[in-house]
Amino acid sequence: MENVINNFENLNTYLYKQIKDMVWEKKLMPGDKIIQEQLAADLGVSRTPLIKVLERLTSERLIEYIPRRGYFVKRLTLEEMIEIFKVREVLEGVAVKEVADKATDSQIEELRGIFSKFDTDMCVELKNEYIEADQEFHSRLIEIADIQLIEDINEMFNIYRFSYQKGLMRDPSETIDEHQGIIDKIEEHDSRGAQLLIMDHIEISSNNINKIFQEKYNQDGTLK
Amino acid sequence: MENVINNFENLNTYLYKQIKDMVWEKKLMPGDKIIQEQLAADLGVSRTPLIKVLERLTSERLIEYIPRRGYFVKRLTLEEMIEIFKVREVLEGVAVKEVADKATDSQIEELRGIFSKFDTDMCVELKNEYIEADQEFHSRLIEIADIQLIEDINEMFNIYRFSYQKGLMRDPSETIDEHQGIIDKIEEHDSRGAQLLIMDHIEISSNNINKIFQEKYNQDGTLK
DNA sequence: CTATAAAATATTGAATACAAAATACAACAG
DNA sequence: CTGTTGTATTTTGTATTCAATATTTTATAG
Repeated sequence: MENVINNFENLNTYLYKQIKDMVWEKKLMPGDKIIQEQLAADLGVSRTPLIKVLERLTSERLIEYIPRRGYFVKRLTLEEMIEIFKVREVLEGVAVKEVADKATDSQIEELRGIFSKFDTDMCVELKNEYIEADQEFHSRLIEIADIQLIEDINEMFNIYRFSYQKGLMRDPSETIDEHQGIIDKIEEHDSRGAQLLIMDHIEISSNNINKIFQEKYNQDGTLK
Repeated sequence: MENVINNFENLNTYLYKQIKDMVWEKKLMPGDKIIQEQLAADLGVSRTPLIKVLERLTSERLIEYIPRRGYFVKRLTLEEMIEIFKVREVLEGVAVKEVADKATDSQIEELRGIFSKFDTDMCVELKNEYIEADQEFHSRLIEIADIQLIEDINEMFNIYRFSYQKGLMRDPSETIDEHQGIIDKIEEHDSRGAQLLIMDHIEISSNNINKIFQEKYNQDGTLK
């Protein structure tokens, strides 16, 4: 245990990563109450540093805090999900605009490369790879744009993590052409054009989420 | 003291507001180290609840944390300032799009009303009022849009507080037409159009800040 | 059997304590 | 006078403690 901890600069980062992972890996399920003493014991620390980290994760909206009742793993409602996509739409809009303005040829080549091995009628195994390529594409876009605050908002509100939850993605056959179109606009350095395309792209995905939720959940957010 | 505390649901909110105020009122100056024991004593609590709140303010970027060295009041660089405007641009872009889609006639009337008593060549006294009207306009926009995530990001990054610091605003004569144009687009329910206008509007303000900073500060962020 | 009240248990809130680390400062060498 | 080392002091990091509050369980009445 000592060794594990010492690989990080401090306990905080260690705990932060551990808990964040536990949430994403659903070891801590949405809605679960976090029993401080217990989680602290599991992680081999006392409540003091744990609370510090929980406070941080609360700010990031991964966890919810109710005074005198404690910390709970956050449960996302459909509305919050849609809001995430609305913000994502604009964030990527700004990012892609910047990218179209300033991307170098090799960066454009790189973006194109991400999708090079896929086409509209790919086999099932490739589809899983495609999902990763999709994530890769969007996050590279943000990296190339290199607008720190966008990265911060993304990180801080976990926009991507929430966006790419399993079962929420559209079928590759639908999105592959959209991606190509966006890259084309970038290549032409048509920044407004790229911006409009990516905003449409994400808006469609958002509507898709809407549909999925309505199939799976009741109005009050409970599972059907 | 008991009374003061009991007016809030809990110590957290009390400490949170106190410290935030101390920062805004410059009782804690940018760059200052926060000596936990001392601040805790000043506020009449122990370090435990204080740290919880400092952690939250660190997430909000009002305070900075360096492991093993402590918490410091955050010092804003020009770059961060510009980024705040970029984010603001994004957020208000989302908001105004939403508003153009769904604002009622009376809400549009209200937005127009905010600027009704001003015109391009107003006298000096009116200019001060105009600054308030400006703030009012932008914050009503966000309220009408009613997207919780935007309000949260705003709150979290203290976008408005940073944006409306004295000495950073453009002259009313420049902005009044821009505001009118945006309201026109909203009235026409041209959501994309409104979005593009407001993003331009804020971009110009952002460039303006840039100019002001370059006049006042050296490259390393110190005062000229 | 259901609803309510009381008691027992679990959990959080916050102060305190102490070890580890950082900082400030004095003594000394060059 | 400048830089370096060692020591004292301050401050942070974390565990522990205990009171206040919330939750669960048990007991009792209807």
